[in-house]
Order: sequence, then C-alpha cells, then structure tokens
Amino acid sequence: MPVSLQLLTQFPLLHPLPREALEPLSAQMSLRSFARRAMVMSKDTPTQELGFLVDGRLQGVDFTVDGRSVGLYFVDPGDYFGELSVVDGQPGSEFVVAAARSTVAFLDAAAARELIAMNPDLARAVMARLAQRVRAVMAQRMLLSLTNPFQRLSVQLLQLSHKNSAGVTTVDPVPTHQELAIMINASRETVTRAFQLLFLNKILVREGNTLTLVRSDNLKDIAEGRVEPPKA
Amino acid sequence: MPVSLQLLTQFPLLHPLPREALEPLSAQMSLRSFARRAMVMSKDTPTQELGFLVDGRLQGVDFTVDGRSVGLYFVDPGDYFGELSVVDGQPGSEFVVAAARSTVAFLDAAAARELIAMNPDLARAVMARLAQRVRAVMAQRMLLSLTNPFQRLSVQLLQLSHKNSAGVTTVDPVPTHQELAIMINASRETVTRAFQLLFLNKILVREGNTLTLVRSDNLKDIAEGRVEPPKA
DNA sequence: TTCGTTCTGTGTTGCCCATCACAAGTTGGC
DNA sequence: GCCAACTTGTGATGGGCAACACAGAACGAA
Repeated sequence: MPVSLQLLTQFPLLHPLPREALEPLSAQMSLRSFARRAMVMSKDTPTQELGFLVDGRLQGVDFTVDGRSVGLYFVDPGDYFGELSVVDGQPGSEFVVAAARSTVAFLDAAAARELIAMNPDLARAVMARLAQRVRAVMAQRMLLSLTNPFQRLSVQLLQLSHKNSAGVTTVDPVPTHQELAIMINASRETVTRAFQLLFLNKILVREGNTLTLVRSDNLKDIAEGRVEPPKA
Repeated sequence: MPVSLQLLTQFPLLHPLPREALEPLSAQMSLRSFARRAMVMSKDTPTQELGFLVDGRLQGVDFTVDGRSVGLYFVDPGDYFGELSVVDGQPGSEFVVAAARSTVAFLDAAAARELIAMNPDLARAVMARLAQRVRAVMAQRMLLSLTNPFQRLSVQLLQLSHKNSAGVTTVDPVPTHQELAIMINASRETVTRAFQLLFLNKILVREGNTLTLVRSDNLKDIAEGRVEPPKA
C-alpha cells in the first residue's frame, strides 16, 4: 500500500524535497499498522528500512544479556527512526516496539540512502540528527550515573516534558511505570513509589493520560540535587 | 606552532585529502601539549575546535549535578574528537581531559566545517563516525543496565580490549581503577575488589601497563551472565 | 456490561554496594 | 635515588533498592 503525498508532508525531514521528488517516493513507501507491544523493527532482521511514524508512539528498546529490557528513547508522530542502519549499513542497533497502536510508513534502506545522497539538504539534516542523537544518548547516560532513582525519575520526566501552548509543562502521553523504569535503570516498584511521593507533595498531577508538572521548578531542584527528594 | 605534514598523515580521517589540501591545513593547525589530568577541551569555552590526538591518551568525561564525574570514552592516538560541535555548531557536550601526558593538534571549528563541506569523502567519514559514536554510547548505556558491577567491569574490559599481533587479547594502556569506575557507575573500591577476584581466578594478568585477558572466553561468560561472577 | 489483561499500589526481606577511613604500594619528577 | 603525590588494597557499617508476592484499579475487547 503506497503512502499518500499528503501524509508525507507531515514529516519535517522531507520538507526540503520538491514536490516532484515526493511523488516517486510515496510510491516506494509502504504503510503498516502495529498493535500495542508489537515489534516494529527488529535488531536482527536482514531488511533495513527507514521508518516514519505517522501515528501512535514507539519506544526504542534493547535487552541485556540476562534478558532485562532497556528503554532507549520514544518516537512520536512526525519523527523517523532506523537512520543508523541507513547511514552505515550495519544491522540495527536496537529494537523498536509500539508503545501504543501505531501506523508507520517504511522506505527501504537502499532507497533512503540514495535519497540522502542526492539531496545535500537531506544529508545535512540527517547529519544534524545523528549529532543530536549522540547528545541525547549521552544525556541519558549522565542521568544514569545519578545514584538516587528519585532524582533519575525527575530528570527523565523533565526530559520528556514540554511546555504546551498555555505555558504549562506536561508529559503527554504518560509512559507506563514499567516503560520509565527501564529507561532510568530502576525497578517498576521504585518508580511507582517515587510517583506516590511526587503526587503527595503536589509536584505532579495526573489527569487521564497527561502528567502536569505543577511546580516544575521544584522538580528541577530535585533533579539537580539542590533539594533532597521527599521521603514521606 | 604549525603542524608538520608528516604528522597529519597519521590521521586516517585525513587520508582522502590530496597533498595540496594538506599543506594549507597544516598551516592552520596548532599543536599543544597537556600534562596528565589537564583539561584539553572544556564544555563551556566559546572556541570550538576539532582535536587530533597525536600522542598520549584522553578521556571524555562529564559531571553530574552533584559533582560526581562520569567517564564517557577514551581517545587514542590517530583518533579525533570534538566533531559534535563541528557538525552542529552547538557547545561541546562533554569535557576532554588528558589521561596521560598528551599532544594534540587543533583545527578551529569553522575551518573544519569548511573542510568537510568541500570534501564529500570527508563528509561521509564524519557521518560514519557519528553513527559509530551513537552505537558506542548505546553500547555503554546497555552496559550500565547490568545490575552487577562485576559484570559491568567484565563487559567494559572486553570493550576496551583488542587482540594483538600474537592473538592475545589485551587492554593497553590499563586505565586506573578510578577511570574505570566512573565509566561503569561503580565506586573505585568496587573496581579494586573485582580486579582482585579476577586476578585470583587467573582470568586476568597485569604486567606493567598492560592487562592480559588470559581466558578471555571466561570473561565473556561472566560478561554475558552465563557464569556467576566469582565470589571469593 | 463483563471478563481478562495490563497497569498500579504496597508490605517485607535480604543483600549488595557506596561510603568512610586508613594502610600499603607505586610512580614520576627533580 | 628520594620524596611527594597518586594509585591500589582492605575492613567495617548502614542504607537503599531489587526482588517477591499479592491486591486492587483501570483498561479494552467482545
């Protein structure tokens, strides 16, 4: 099933492309849907593709040798993933699973590679994206060296948050405790207990699927170690 | 102090460049020396440069909010660093300190950027390097989610090791316990104690400044959780 | 609505490792 | 070769969090 032109316009990466380039592209791509928890991209399948998330939410994950899962990043609509293999031809470096029911447009790696080679603007964008990914994963690595899981959660929440139009800082959609736990190297229970305290102290409020960081400055204080994490 | 042409030839990154391009380059670069523990590149200095390690050894580090240091990677002679800022123009994402007395050739970021823009071969190489760095830091992130510090040390040692000409796996030069500790999120004492056991069990041998992984298969077993880390 | 499944909440237990405090060993600079 | 500075070795202690085991809540599919 080819992908409509209309759909492709929602991806910032493709904005530098002229309309004439988009049309053949749309014919080459294919759209697939995934149920929650389905595997969207595997580490060890031979076919490499560049994926564009149309709708839903994905999480990059991997597994330690002892089977524990590790959360790497989230992908939100409009963003793309799988660019590492496209760039260096190596097998995928992680798994991508659907954190919610999702729709993804795929372009096979060879085509993506050619596309990038033909368009310096795209090449620049991909390069910038790689740099940004290095920075992001280094930030995550910093987070992990905080000894206090409470502090790690605070930092992670701030990283996931964004100010909405009304100037309120929110995390939306809220990941499950388990999804957060594997990102910050903590047990699911520890995340639950930390949330308890944050709710108790009115630092966070949860409404449905959005988490509001009331007193986000307070959260920053905890994140940066200026304030002892609440204890009870 | 400009850099001799001869020196530049030892950097694989520059191999695609024709001799005519190297000469002006050597004039633009400057050579500096650093004592052990000196800061080679700071996170918050305005001047951005691309650094080529001629000689010695560097470690990329950063600090958590509470002042704890975090080890990110080592740089060995022939390798370069500081490419992130060159690519995206953002401030440096980490500090680089000398792990040993070192000599570094610097090229300022603007010149480096131009050099890359002019040479598609270079651009490709830098792109590949960025991809490789993403993979490396993700590998490190995986390492950190192992709960057992002993296992983390084993994985780290394997990552730092390489087979020498005689087919023996070694780590050379050996980082200090402290340097390792901050890479694997462990205390210096824990690293010391883990080494004790590895020596006791004849899995490692230290001779001067090189660590030999006798029974590296055994180390792999520990790293991959197939074998319980030795206890006494 | 109903029922199964996934998610969240909570107590208990035990162990592991960070931290502190020194002692001993090793290096390298002069 | 000598001394100071750094690195490595080792015991003792305590807190904190993972792990286990359920209970209850929320969600979603039929």
